[in-house]
Amino acid sequence: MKKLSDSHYCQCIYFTSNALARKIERIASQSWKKVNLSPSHGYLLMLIINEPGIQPMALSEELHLEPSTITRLIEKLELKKLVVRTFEGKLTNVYPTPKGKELNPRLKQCVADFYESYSAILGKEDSARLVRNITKIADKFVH
Amino acid sequence: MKKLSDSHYCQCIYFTSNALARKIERIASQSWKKVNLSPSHGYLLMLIINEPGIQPMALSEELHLEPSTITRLIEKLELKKLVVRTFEGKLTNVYPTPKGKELNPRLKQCVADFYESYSAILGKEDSARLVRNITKIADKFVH
DNA sequence: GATTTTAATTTGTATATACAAATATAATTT
DNA sequence: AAATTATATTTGTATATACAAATTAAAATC
Repeated sequence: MKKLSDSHYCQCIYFTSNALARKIERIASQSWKKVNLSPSHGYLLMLIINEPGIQPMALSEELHLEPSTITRLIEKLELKKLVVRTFEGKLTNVYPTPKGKELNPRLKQCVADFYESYSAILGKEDSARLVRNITKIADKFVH
Repeated sequence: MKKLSDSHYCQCIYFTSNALARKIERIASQSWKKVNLSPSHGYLLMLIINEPGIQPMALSEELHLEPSTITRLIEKLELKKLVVRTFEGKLTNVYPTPKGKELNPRLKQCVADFYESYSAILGKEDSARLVRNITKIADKFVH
């Protein structure tokens, strides 16, 4: 396959950031297949297990995803009986079910496997540096 | 809003690369609104204008998108009468229409505006460095 | 205490993207 | 030349995500 640096738009941040995200998404999806979840659902579930009763707003801020997206992700976890919602007034609390909690060790394993997979390709040093660089830059977005 | 670095997963390359891509996607979409195209469609159209008759396979490699995705993007540009396809055997050639070609200066303007928008937020130095870093890392993906 | 404003969440809808399968053609082998 | 294999493209289908609007409740103001 063509390298990214051979592309016309290899100096365009739109193109490169999206292409990178897609490539990483693929590897992550592979790692998360063992628990039959997409990476987004997996990370969301781990947050919910880590803080039972957490509210969609907090999840949205944590994951930098829109509230409506969080609702949709939760709906799917609910369908799979991994979480439940309780509604109190305008607030919603999300809790892991026993089935969800049981999954925790396997979720952690997915994270570990994912790390092994991508660092085998990208290198531990380089990918750690990239993450730091991305984080530093992304912090500049205020809204 | 919470900073990316305050998130639980700020050291996870899956999370950070996707979050960055989404943030940049937003800014890009804004810039491309003037021509009523999504950034993907805009960059695709520019490639087609630049190399009339280019085939889906080449576009796929250039943009690091799946062939089926290219088909879908082309379909939309076709609907808008910005490109046409000719079919020769198993190959397809994609050409800009006059209407498509006319758009070229405005497309370039979108690219320029996008650059101004994001570099105002991220800084020219830092974002250039990030792009180089991303490209270097992404080059390690062979498939 | 009634009214207005703000906030949290969900719903309706649209979109970009991918995977797997289908199609059709070209290239290779026998 | 026929049969097989490989290649380019499209189609069917699924999915994550977002935006805008709707809903509902809480908070603030009058």
